[in-house]
Amino acid sequence: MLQVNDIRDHKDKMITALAKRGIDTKQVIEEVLQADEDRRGTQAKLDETLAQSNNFSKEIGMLFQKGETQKANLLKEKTGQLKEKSKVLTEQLNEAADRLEQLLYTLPNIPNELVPAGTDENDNEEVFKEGEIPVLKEGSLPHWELAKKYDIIDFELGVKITGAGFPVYKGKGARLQRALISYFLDKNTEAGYTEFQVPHLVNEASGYGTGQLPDKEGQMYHSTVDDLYLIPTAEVPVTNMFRGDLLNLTDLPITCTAYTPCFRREAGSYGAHVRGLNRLHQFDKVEIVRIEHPDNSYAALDGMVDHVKDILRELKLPYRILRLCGGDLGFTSALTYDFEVFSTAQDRWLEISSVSNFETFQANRLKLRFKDSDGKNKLAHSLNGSALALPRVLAGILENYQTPEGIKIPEVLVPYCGFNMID
RNA sequence: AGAGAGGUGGCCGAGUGGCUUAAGGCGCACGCUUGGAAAGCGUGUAUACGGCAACGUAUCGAGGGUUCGAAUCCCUUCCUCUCUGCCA
Repeated sequence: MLQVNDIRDHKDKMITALAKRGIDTKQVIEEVLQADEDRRGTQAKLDETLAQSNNFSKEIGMLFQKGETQKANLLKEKTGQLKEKSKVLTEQLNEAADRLEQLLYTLPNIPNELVPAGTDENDNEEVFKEGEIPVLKEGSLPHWELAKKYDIIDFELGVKITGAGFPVYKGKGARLQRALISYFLDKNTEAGYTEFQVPHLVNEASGYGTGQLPDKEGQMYHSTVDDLYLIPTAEVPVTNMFRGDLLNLTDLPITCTAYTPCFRREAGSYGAHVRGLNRLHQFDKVEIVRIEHPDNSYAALDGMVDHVKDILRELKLPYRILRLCGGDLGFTSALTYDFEVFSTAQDRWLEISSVSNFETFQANRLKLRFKDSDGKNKLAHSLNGSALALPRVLAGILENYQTPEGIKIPEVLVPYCGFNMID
């Protein structure tokens, strides 16, 4: 959520910056400023009314103690009017505050200067590319065929017990998945991130905190009996650990990593691009989250990008890094780098990580602040990234490492797997 | 799940309708004192919103209500603890 003060101070700059997302916010911004003015004006009137009322009450108390009941009763009548007035003003205030909040919910984050203009994924800017794309032998297969051939993932079995998009991993497939999770967590821990195990269901307040609610209500599985949501990413429980906190400078930066399964309804996603592991309702992911001082958040973002690079280098997977354009940038993000692994057998790039700086956008909803060196309380910057999302990494390994003899295991994973070949 | 007890500032803790502008203590910060420190003394020490400011308003787990006035009374709800039950 954007801050009203910023909108008040830099109206035109913000409209220009948001235009990079391909949206015209002039109208909404004007309405925001109007609602803000209404809210402030009404609050001033309400405060004044309440102040009068408080004064009368004190007087009445003193009169009663002195035994001047008659005078007290006279004053009581006056306060009745004030009460009516404050009731009306309170309603007006709530109305203006709600209107303001609703309007603010519709505004996405301000894109960083580096964000290229553009409307969709075709306008994303490739900023880095590394790794050799292997030349596969005749008869190479996409991962869903390989999964069947070596009996390591059973999609039909998942359909039987739950539905489409809930695969069952089996034997060396399950072991490889577990190996990847351990490897990722170890890499993140070595880089200084503290490992957490967090709940996989969250309450409504957490959904609002990180911005999944109210906009993306339909994307989460909702357990209505207890009013809890299955997490679509570890970002939600991890970032919400700090909801409402007022941190000391010495607490920063906060760096966390967590492995969780992720649940996404993915309503309306069908077609060839969702085959196999490409898009699932349940998948595993290891996430990294940072809470940073505003002065340091972009250096931290670069650090996260380097960290993910390092992992992909070790896995020896061909990948590229995209700087998302305005049209493709997530609602809450100011700057996002997507990592894509090249899936040779499918001849396409698969997104396996997304690393973002949200600046104060999430912190504003979360009320996540820190006490700066000047003694003032300020909103912190929050960042997160996948390190990494499992299924597409798995798909990349299966497809790029396939040989006529079987699927080789990347060297760094062998100690975690206990085998070096799936055959 | 049942019975009982609770939730007050950074922490402990008093507070059953108006001298509460939340006592007192601890901690922390600054000052005095000192060769230096400790002790002692003094001052200060929450958050949000509005205001250039003085200041005002709100907040005693959360949300409603009663009252001229609520930390205090009533209702709802969440959470914690103790005992009992159930359970991996």
